[in-house]
Amino acid sequence: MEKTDAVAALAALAQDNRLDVFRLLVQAGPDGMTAGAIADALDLAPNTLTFHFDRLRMAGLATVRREGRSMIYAAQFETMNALLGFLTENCCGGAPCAPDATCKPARKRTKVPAREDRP
Amino acid sequence: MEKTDAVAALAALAQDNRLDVFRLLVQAGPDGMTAGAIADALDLAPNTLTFHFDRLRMAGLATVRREGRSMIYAAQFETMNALLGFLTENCCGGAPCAPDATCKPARKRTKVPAREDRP
DNA sequence: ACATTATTTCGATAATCGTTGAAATATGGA
DNA sequence: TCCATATTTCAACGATTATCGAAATAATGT
Repeated sequence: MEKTDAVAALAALAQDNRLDVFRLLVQAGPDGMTAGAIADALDLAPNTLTFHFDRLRMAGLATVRREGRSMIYAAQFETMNALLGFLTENCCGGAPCAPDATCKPARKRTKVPAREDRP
Repeated sequence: MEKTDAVAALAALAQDNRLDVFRLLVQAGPDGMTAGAIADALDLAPNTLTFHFDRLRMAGLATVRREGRSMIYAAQFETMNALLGFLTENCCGGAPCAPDATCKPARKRTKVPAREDRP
């Protein structure tokens, strides 16, 4: 990921409501969620929401598709991972790193990925 | 890390010059770098730089100390790691995650290629 | 065709942002 | 003390941001 894209993605996530939207989309998974459902869940005006969706889409963090009268938004996980890659590269990869800092995804309290919760 | 802090950190990094500053600080390591050296390296006006330093400091991403007539800024690695932790938690931890997305620090160029590259 | 639902577009607004120039402050040296 | 260096503070500016209300568009059902 280029620096420009990283800045765009960071800016897209650097807003309260928008971060909420993205987190909701991530939770919704690849199938996404209708704009209306998100509006309900976060108690946001639909036009305000459209504004935020646009930001997320322009940053490559979300996609839309129409289904009937609903617009379904979904998180673009690849971009998020690319952003995390960029950030970690620019912390650990490109630098000696602080002595204390582990500089890893900081996976707390879990030994295995959450997806396979049981072995 | 709280959502509020995450938004603050994201906002602090979501700007071209400021991201450059932070990356430079990360490279400089825990000992930091004088404001003047950063101004030289990035070709930024000293007062503009002060503005950006303030943002980084308020987001907990940098610290200052005086040494002689110079102000020495240093990256606050813990906050950066906390941010990465927050972001990964909100990607992999709190969600089923996309089928393609590895949802890991996205360490590139390792031996295991992305899904589309597989035979 | 008409009404209903779902979402977007448009215009306006106050607030915040990033940059600049000029002046102020702090430190160390002659 | 006076001077140079290093950085900050302040006031101003245009640009961008997030939100709102009102109107427009799109799809569906009757």
